[in-house]
Amino acid sequence: MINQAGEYALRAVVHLARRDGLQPASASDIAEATKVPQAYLQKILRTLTKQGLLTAQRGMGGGFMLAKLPSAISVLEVLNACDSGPNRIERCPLGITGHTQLCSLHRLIDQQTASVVSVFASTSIADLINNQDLIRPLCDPNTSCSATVDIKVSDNQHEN
Amino acid sequence: MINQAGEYALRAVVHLARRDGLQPASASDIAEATKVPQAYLQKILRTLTKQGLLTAQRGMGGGFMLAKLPSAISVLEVLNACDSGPNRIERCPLGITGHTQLCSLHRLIDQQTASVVSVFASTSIADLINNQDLIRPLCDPNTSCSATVDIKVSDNQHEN
DNA sequence: ACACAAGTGGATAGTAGAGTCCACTATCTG
DNA sequence: CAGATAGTGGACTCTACTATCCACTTGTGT
Repeated sequence: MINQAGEYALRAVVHLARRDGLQPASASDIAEATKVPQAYLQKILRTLTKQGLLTAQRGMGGGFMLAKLPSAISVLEVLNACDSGPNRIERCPLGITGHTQLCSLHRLIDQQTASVVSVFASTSIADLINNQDLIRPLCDPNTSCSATVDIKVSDNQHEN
Repeated sequence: MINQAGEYALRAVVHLARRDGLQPASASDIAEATKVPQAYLQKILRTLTKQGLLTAQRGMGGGFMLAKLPSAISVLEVLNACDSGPNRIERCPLGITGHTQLCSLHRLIDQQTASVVSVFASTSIADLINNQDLIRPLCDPNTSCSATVDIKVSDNQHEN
């Protein structure tokens, strides 16, 4: 459905959204929390930064932060930023010039794509983290989850 | 949404369905009609044959035919045959053992996948060719389409 | 100013998907 | 039986995606 880069990007953005308001998270912190290969994630974070979804801060205490509120970032935006969004079918893939509309086969596929795109566009990152599931994104309920600082009061995090 | 192999496989099956009851179509005929690289299509047709969706006939006058009626073949079957169906998310992609259900992020993605799978499963090849569109699959309305024999032979669909 | 922390950019390697080629085998026709 | 036709199997190339690495730049704290 979506490729690895898109999946990893969403994990990273969700992770950052969960710690909104805290210090920026470094690439290696995010990589560990999201279980993504660190070097590859770094490349993806760079892309997301270039696309304006994240802001980057160099130097000690630096890292990545969301450039917008989680409620203002849609799942689709994240996917599109790393070129992972589902592709609508714009015109006849066979190049038949007489096909001014899609035929039944490609219309079927495109309608499904459109439906997915529409849901991803109307779902924000905030929607993903605000629901009250027992199963929280990126967080193991059996161990103390490093990203649960937002639950346990806001005082200074001390973990690992 | 679906990969090239799946797209090509669907084109081939739709093409065969449109000439149901006629002689088998050779790989190069299908390749030309569906505008798919001939050598690659041949590989895909072999896969579809191995998976039981097509029957192959060697020698002069040979080629490929549908093994079942178009109404008995779903779009999903064709995609699965060449390993192109959308993949449901079975368990937590991060490998978090505490996630006995999917988290909100992966549930969102999986729900969309499930929806697409469901539509593809309930759409048959016959559904694609039976509608009365002006725009017919694989067929250029401006030129005499080689696959339009079923229009002239008209409505006596003598299935076998 | 210095040293360390952390992002940036680009080169590189590995792998799976897309696509090609060819020698071989089965089948039909004469 | 001979020859042509058409599918089969496997090896191969090419390309895009996934992933890694390293030299470089920028920012922070002392």
